[in-house]
Amino acid sequence: MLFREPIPGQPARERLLDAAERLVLETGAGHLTLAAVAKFAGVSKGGLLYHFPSKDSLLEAMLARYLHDIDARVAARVGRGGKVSRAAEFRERVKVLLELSADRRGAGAALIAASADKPELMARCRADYRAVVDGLARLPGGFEPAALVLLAVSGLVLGELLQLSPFTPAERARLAKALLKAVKPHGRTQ
Amino acid sequence: MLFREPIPGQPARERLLDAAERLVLETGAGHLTLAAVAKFAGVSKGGLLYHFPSKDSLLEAMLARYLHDIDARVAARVGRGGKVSRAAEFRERVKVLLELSADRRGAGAALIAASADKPELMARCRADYRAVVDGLARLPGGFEPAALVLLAVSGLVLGELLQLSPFTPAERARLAKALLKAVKPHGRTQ
DNA sequence: GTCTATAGTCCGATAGAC
DNA sequence: GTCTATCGGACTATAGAC
Repeated sequence: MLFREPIPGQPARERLLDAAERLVLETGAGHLTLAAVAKFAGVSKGGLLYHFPSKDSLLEAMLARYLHDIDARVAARVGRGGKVSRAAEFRERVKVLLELSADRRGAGAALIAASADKPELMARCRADYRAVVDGLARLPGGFEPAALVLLAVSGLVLGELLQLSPFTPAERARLAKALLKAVKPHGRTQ
Repeated sequence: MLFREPIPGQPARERLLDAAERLVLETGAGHLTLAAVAKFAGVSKGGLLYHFPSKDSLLEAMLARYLHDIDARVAARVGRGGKVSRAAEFRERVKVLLELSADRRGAGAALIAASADKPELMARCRADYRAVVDGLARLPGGFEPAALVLLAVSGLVLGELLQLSPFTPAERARLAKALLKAVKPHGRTQ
């Protein structure tokens, strides 16, 4: 993938993480078992456990990859060296959150898998989320409008992960467009 | 509770459902086991299975209670007999969703428990959600602004259930207020 | 209506061959 | 780096006493 880098990442590792995500998405977070992931990815349980020595380490890796993918995509859009306004960076983050879960439908599966199995792991996500929220107050429109956009994005993404979302693809597109418009440069922030 | 009625409901049943909700909230949806619910509620596993003959039936009951509580609260506020505008009813629904998960923090736990264990059960929730979404287009401001508010509310509630929410109680209150303002009668819908 | 006891399954993880 | 075999524990659910 364009924004998935080779930090420690071999192809096998990535394939296993993809399998885990798809499994969560298709069968529910409660059915994420080592045997199921291994079978889905076409390896044995032992083979899986070579890459992730425990289920916790698999969950951590899923979460780390998701969080990293978001930041990598934002960084790629904002442009690494150039100075960019807070507003522009926030706008790109909203766009990335929307696009990532459209490109790779299971992208956020780590969130519901970790929350179900090892809620302590959510502390890291919460901290990342918090860091974004901390920047909101200094945005042109102030805290609330931007926070509401962020909430709506997470409502859309989480709803899809939980199979709760009732929106048609067309409605989903309209909503994504409306959210992007709400953070556009010279329109009102909301 | 003021809006929890006695459809088939004995106190023991309600206590078991409360225990299940709290367990999901405190330990994660993956740790909702019959033994844990029984212990938490102070009965034996056999005692629990008398009221809910299978884990699925427990999940269904949790979901049914949550959905019913929402509708009951909306109905209580809207007033059973009187004609009320679609806009007013939507406003009350937003208020109820926000208040229910503040009053009873585990109120929506059924959503993440069912999604993890038996995703098929989500069809009912999705249908209820869909019914609300279907009414949105005929609202004064149109589909998008109202849908965005609904998404933001669900983002807030689901984020709290998944232990993802990074907001302080004060921020939570500000956001709830902003959401309510966004659906106020003579303000703009967004 | 609540209990104990237990059957049968599936889980995560280890050990060790190749 | 991937495999098979297997252990101990936890799970859902049943049977039957009180």
